[in-house]
Amino acid sequence: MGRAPCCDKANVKRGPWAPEEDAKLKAYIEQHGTGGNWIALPPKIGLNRCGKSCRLRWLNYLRPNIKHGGFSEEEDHIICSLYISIGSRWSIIAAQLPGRTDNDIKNYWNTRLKKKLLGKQRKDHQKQARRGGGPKQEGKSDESGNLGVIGEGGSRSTYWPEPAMPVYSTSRPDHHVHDDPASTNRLLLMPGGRSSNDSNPSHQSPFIPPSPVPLPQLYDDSAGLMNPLVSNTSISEALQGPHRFADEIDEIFHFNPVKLEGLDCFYGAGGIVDEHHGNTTSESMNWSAVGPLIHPNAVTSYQGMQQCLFEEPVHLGMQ
DNA sequence: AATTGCGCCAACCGCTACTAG
DNA sequence: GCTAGTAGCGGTTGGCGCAAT
Repeated sequence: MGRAPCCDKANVKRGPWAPEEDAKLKAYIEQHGTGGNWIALPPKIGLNRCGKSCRLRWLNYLRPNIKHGGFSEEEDHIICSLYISIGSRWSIIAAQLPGRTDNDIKNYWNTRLKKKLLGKQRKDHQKQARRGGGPKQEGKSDESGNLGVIGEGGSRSTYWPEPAMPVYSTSRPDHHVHDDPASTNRLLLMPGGRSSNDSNPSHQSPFIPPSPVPLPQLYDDSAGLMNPLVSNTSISEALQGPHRFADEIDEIFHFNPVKLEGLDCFYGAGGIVDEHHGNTTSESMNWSAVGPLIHPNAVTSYQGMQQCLFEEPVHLGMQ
């Protein structure tokens, strides 16, 4: 037996909002606030809308200081940095961009940023392949020069450990953080995060970066997690997590052969041949020893993305 | 001029988390 | 501790407008 629906779907208006509806909702909320109960709001205003719909309309469109479109390069930086770090946590990402809504950012990522990234990556990869300096090209290339998926069937190069790499708590190497609800909870310790116990609004997220975010600096081996958001769990979940982020980001970045200066330890000299696929990987590195460090693919991917999107080298300054 | 394809974005849906009784 | 109601989130869909054919 399911829960009762929040409204009678047959009898509420759906679809685009009329200007009069917008005006009614805006006027009421500006005067009285939401009253903490969206479901009760529409009848009060005389709107034949679902409370959820009113909430969405207010948050995404009517709320003061909402910005639409025209994302700046800096915003691109932040969105990409955060996506790399935490995946599709749009509400958290939106919290770092004043005036932007999660819906806006989600749409922007899905429709533009992701494509921008993919298109550029493929172009660069193609260029490199032509020079003969890049990884051996095994994918198909169509007439227009677009690369197909490289090495479909297991030959593509990936730094992805498989299966899921073990993730350990920094302070307790024996402790598998996936089993630790507190670790998972730390993921959400962000302004606006629903699990946040910190109601102090002055607790500004450490995530507002000098753009771009130097990802590896988010970790402090001695003190454990510097940034509660980017816990080992989050890296693991973001990269391998429930939304197939790993696959997506892997697809985006497997075209990018760039590695980071000073991070050779992640890859080994020249990489390690993957027994299963014959690929060069970092699979056999000791992840439990590296524990607090960021997943190498994310690091590689991050710099690749910076180059790809913004065409400027980014030195992550990792010692 | 008509049709088709595609990109963009607002809105919806379904689920989980939270909270009050 | 349990249950029901609500808020919030992220994924998905549908419609509109523009460009290509």
